[in-house]
Formats: sequence, C-alpha cells, structure tokens
Amino acid sequence: MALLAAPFFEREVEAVARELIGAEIRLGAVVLRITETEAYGGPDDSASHARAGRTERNAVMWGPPGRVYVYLCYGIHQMLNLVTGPAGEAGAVLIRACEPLAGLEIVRRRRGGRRGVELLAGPGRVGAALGLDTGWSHHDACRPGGMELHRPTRPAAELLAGPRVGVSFASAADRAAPRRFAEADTIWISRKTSSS
DNA sequence: CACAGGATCGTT
DNA sequence: ACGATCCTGTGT
Repeated sequence: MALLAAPFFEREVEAVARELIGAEIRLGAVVLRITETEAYGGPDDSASHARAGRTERNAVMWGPPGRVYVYLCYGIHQMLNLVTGPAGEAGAVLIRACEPLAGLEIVRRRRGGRRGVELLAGPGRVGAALGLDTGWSHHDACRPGGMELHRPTRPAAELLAGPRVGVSFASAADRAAPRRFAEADTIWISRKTSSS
C-alpha cells in the first residue's frame, strides 16, 4: 500500500496536477491509472469554481488537501477533483482521463458496454466508471478505505501540457494558460493536446 | 420564488 | 451541430 499522503496534495496545484499523472485511483475492485489532469485555482483563476468565492458546493476546495470534490456538470456528469494546497486556499485537480488497471468488467458495465478509449477518456466518463456522485465530496482520499489515491507503480515517462478544455467563459489569459497535463504516449486521453 | 447556465457526452 | 438534465448561484 502506497497511499499518497496529505503533504503531496498540500502544494501548488500545478505541481500536484503534473505528479498525479501515473497515480492510481482505487475504489472497490476498480483501479484506474490517471493519464490526464487539469489544475484549477490558485490566485485569481477565472476558470475555477472558486472564482465567485466560497459556496456550499465548492467549500471543500478551501478545505484540507487530499479531499475529494465531486460536482455535477450539465446536470449529468459527475466530475472528480482532488483538493490541493493548504486549508484556506482554494485549489483542485480535475481528473480528465484514466487507463484501466483492474475491474474492467465493472467499468465496462457502468459505461454501457463500451470498449477502448470511450471507457475512460473524459472527466464525465471517469466519474461514471467509478460510479461517483456528489456524496463523495469531502471524502479524505489520504485515508485507507473508500476511494484511495496511490503512488504510481508505472510513472509517466513524458508529459504534455496545454490549455484547459471547456473554459470559454474564462479570461483570455486563463483560457490560454497551459494547465492541462497528459501522459505523452497514451491512447487514454480525452483529446489531443494542442500545445506543449 | 424564478431563472440562466454549466470544468460534458452521445447521438444526429 | 444539438439535446439531455438538474443543481447551483444569483437576483427579485
């Protein structure tokens, strides 16, 4: 057991987003290896849910590091994030894509029998594959039991970086910022990176 | 109390 | 290209 501990998450959100590539999400019999992430938060990020201040939904972003933040997107998709930085500062890493390592049958069933990259490439797909709902928010992923985050058993060799997806409402600078990270040589990403 | 809109996905 | 689907955040 090589659980990622709170100090790993208690750092700048971009560093955590980079180093979560290759890490493993374990929940029940399902094990997923993270292949794509995005960093949100830090000072004045107009793309972050924290942009309008603290609300009941996003409050966990200001909480202690290593907590889970799940929110409902477009009324349909359960989006998985991990809270970063010290308590009192809002930051989170969105998990955008994974590679399946175990529990493939369960994942395939939850994903309507789909196969290949359509199983896990995209944040809504990751949430569905794990069977998540917003009740997972505030879960401590650093403690054994429930959803756990584990150190990579197969670290990513090379990372790509590019602008984040689906943030057209944000400022030009925040739209352009290279805060999306993906493993370079994997098929398990939601879309091709547009810059390095 | 009412309403607009979204860190997406799957089908048309 | 578009509709699904519903909760959140904001305003009255």
